[in-house]
Amino acid sequence: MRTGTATVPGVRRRGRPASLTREQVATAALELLDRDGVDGLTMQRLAGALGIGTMTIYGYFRSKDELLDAAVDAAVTAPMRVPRGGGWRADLHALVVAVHRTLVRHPALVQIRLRRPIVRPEALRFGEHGMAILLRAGFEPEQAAHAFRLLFTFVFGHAAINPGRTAAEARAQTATAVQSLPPARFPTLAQHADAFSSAVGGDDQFHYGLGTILDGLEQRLARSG
Amino acid sequence: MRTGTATVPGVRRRGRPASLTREQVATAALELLDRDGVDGLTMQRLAGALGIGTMTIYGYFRSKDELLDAAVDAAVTAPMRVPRGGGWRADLHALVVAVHRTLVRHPALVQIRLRRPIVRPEALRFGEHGMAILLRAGFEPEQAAHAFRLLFTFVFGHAAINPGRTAAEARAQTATAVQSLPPARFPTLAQHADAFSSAVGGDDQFHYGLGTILDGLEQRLARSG
DNA sequence: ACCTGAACACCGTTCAAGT
DNA sequence: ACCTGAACACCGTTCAAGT
Repeated sequence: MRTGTATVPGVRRRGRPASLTREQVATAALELLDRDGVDGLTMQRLAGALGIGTMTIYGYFRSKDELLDAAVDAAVTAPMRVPRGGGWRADLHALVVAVHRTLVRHPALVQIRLRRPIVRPEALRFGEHGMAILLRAGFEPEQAAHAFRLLFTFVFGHAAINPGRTAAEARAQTATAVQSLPPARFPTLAQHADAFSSAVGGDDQFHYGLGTILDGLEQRLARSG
Repeated sequence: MRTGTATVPGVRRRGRPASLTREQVATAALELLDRDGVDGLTMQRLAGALGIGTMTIYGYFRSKDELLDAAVDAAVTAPMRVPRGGGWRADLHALVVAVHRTLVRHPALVQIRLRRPIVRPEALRFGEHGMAILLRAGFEPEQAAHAFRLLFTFVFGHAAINPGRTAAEARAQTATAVQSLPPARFPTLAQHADAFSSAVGGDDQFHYGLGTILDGLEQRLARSG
């Protein structure tokens, strides 16, 4: 990482804060995002964390939107293990798991992404790998695109709906809500409240979903081939 | 719908705006949400639309969160066709399509739901129907819960990722982004840019995804039965 | 050139006052 | 009892001034 100025990192001139790089500001923003959620990142709080004036941030990014894009890039740029050589199903499984891990590590990504289409180069690396695996497996380009998009929808939706580490809490909350439903209108849920709420989040649910989708894809490939 | 006061609807006393019901305020909020998105609903704008003072809203709802919950209820309470009698696969398909239609009609629901767990009674009607269909089909309770949750993740994720009516625009945007990628790092996407971007949104993608998941579920049911 | 305080047009919400 | 303006502590961002 280069500073982009002649200032030696760590050395401040005249008690003034040292010049920063775009990457440093974006990384600090990502830290705030991970710690306090998407509402926890404000320009004034980020400036405070960096020890600079609020308006100084606008020297690095034209707007908060541009800052958010950079923060997302910073999260996605982290080395992603590229799985290869295990057969298309195993490769795809590993790829989706890797993306899932990234989304769990940075829950705010999901909320940010919801607001604008996902077309930044760093994020499209996932598309590149996924499409390559599917085409190698024998899917036609159109089918491969649909299949990839489905996997993307699943991993994104799963991260969006299921709170990362507070799964136990969310499950308890769901259980309470289900138990307080009027049994006359909700007979099935009343009877199976435990099973229903235990499927909220967790690795079991993730792997059940991913496995089921891969089963479906396998079947479609076999049918067309 | 009852007014909850002695005031006759439509009659205003002394040039003052008539008293409103919680439902009327929630419905107006939903209209603003549908028209201007989740950021378009503010307390002052809603008050303006209703012709009342901003603080009057707090007579109906303790906070904006409570108002949002009521707006979501208003959207979900709308009559949902309950599909029955077509075999479990057809019933499930129809149910997911009905939920999808609701989410497309009210895009803001997705963004609101992302922030808090989905445990309001009106929303759990979907769970009640889905679980009933799956259990009747022969799924064990735990498997039924996982399967339901997978379908929910899919329909929610699809609505979250794919912009409702601006699919064409989003597709064009994706195409542009993919075409401007460095082909050396993105060889597969560069070659199949058309297929990749045409899978963004649209009914084709939705039905491909739903069909694939149902295929997977069918296979799991057959395997366990 | 780089940095930043004051100010503006918004937010949601508290509080005290109006009828 | 029901309604509401003024005020407060925040937002993102413009603008003009500081070094």
